[in-house]
Amino acid sequence: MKKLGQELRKIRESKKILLRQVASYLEIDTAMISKIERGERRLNRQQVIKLAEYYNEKEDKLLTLWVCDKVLDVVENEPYAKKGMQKALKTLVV
Amino acid sequence: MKKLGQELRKIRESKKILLRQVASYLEIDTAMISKIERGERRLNRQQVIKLAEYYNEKEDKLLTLWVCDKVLDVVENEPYAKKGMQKALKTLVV
DNA sequence: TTGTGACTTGTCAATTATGGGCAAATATAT
DNA sequence: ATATATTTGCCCATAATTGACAAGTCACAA
Repeated sequence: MKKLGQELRKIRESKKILLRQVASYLEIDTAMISKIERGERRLNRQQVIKLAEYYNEKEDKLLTLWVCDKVLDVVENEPYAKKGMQKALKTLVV
Repeated sequence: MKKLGQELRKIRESKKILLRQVASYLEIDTAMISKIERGERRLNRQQVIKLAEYYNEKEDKLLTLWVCDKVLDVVENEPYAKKGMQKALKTLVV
């Protein structure tokens, strides 16, 4: 969760909101949000959507980052990452 | 594992090899290979490499399909699949 | 310096996902 | 009709993930 986490931290800091507050909103532990923003843990789709609302951010922007992270996650350290992703992308389009 | 499974089945049938034989080579149950070829279960990286040898196929071709499947897997039913993957792809290149 | 609030880190428990075996059911070919 | 090949369903073991909690660090105000 590198990209999304970074973005969420940026957003949160710009709005001067505390981890504690976000955590309470999502009804999870503060430590969890900390880990999420640092890319150590993942959000699920619903949580991303809730956060988009909470922060008044475009849902599609955050979900795109969320998908991006999941994809990068699955291909990390994979020599054929690029080739595989390109093929996958073609499949989607067709 | 749609793509890789299909490919593996095509290869195996073209060589008139039995599931039983492949299974024995990989030291797993025959049912497992059946499931793999039909996309119900996944191979791990090492198994893909072993199969490439076994079938005399280019390792990179099979691994690319393998990565492709993993990626498609992770984005299936995701409206932002394409956007997310494109962003992920850009990240890789940079 | 001490204290306080914000965040991070490490560990543990609970849940969920995955990989594999086995047996029974189907399908295919003799 | 029988034997062989494949598929299906179910169950178990192990691995991965999620979350809570407690203890730790850090920055800074009193």
